[in-house]
Amino acid sequence: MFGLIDCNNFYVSCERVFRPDLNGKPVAVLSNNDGYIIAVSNEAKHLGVKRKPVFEFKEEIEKYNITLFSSNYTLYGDMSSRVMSILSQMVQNIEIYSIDEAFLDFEGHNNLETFGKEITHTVTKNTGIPVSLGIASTKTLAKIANKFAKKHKAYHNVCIIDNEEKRIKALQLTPIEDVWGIGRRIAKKLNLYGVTTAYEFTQQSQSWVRKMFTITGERTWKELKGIACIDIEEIPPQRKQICTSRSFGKMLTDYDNISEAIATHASSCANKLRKQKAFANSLMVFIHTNCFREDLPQHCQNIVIDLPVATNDSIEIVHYALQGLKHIFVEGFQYKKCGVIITEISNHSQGNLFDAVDRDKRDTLMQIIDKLNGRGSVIKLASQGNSKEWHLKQEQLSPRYTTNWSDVIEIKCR
DNA sequence: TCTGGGGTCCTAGGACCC
DNA sequence: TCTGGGGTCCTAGGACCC
Repeated sequence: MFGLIDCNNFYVSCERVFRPDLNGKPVAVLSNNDGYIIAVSNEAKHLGVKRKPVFEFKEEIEKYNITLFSSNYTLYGDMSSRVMSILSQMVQNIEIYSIDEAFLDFEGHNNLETFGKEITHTVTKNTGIPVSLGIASTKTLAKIANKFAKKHKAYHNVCIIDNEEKRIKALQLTPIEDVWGIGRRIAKKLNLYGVTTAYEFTQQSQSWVRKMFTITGERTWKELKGIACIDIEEIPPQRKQICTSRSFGKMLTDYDNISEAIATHASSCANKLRKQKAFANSLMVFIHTNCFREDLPQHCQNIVIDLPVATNDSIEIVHYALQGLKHIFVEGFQYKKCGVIITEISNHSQGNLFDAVDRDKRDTLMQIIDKLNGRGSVIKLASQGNSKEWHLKQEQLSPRYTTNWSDVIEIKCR
């Protein structure tokens, strides 16, 4: 049996752990640049707030006094690892699926009802984050069970689908667009053929599903029928791509500002590479104007650069990324976003006879920088600059309660 | 005025080769 | 009136996930 555990309204819950006064009150968390709502508390959901641009809910926010937070990924990342570490202690095999979700392998466990409740209870008690658990014979069904656990209080956070009757009932109550692997487009197409629930989807013939929705659709179809096709992946597969990009807090026209952003993104990619002990063979740099502004001239451009020697050296990666930027930057446009993508990754670096870089020395330098930097950022390259022109808008940022000494909360005893 | 960021997988179609 | 067939590799684009 598979379990899917999922933190309820994760970002909101993280904020509430340190702001218990907000329990029971409407809260929302914003995207980078505070432009978009990306997490909503149940109370705010009931007021009609959705994951959409903030300005669409200006009225509700004022009227109901909804508390907003800029996203604080340092805090969420740290809370996530606390949750995951508790889960790893309780279950042998776990696949961390996203910042707030994990699949659990229940092979060999009996009495899943009791064990499941013990898991959810322990996580919430030790971290303050409320969680829900769905259990079933496939990952896709466990996802569905999880939705029921979250939606209906009577389950007390744990829902198990462990017989045919429950499976069919659950599928009949699940709209097709809520199924893991069925997105907006495919749901719409299925609707056209009269398929609106997960159950109706499973009643179609396998060959039709295969023909219309390729092997991915067929896999979902099988999983819904209880045939497990997707296994727990304990060791995260090596990334095939590493990307860092951001929208700017405001539109930028100046090359120097954008080059500071590119240098910072490139350096962040290099960090991510070193963390997984991998090397870049090539990278892509891109810049965009704001495509929502139809009144302004648009310019979107990218360039791929092959690196002479596979590397994870920040200095080198930044150097090539900036070289790329020089090629694609055009004066006179108002840019809104840029980024660096490492497009080809390998596990080792093969030397090059004509290599002018002293790799051993650089390696040591990077190790020292990584050690000093730890979680925060102490050392950066000169090209990353100091101007804050391109930085995010984060007007409602909460303190880094768990990762910054000066932000740790004080408890006063009387 | 304000519109996230970071990933994956699959397919179709073109280029090229024999 | 006819213009092969099959294979590989690459890229762009579409779809999905959180």
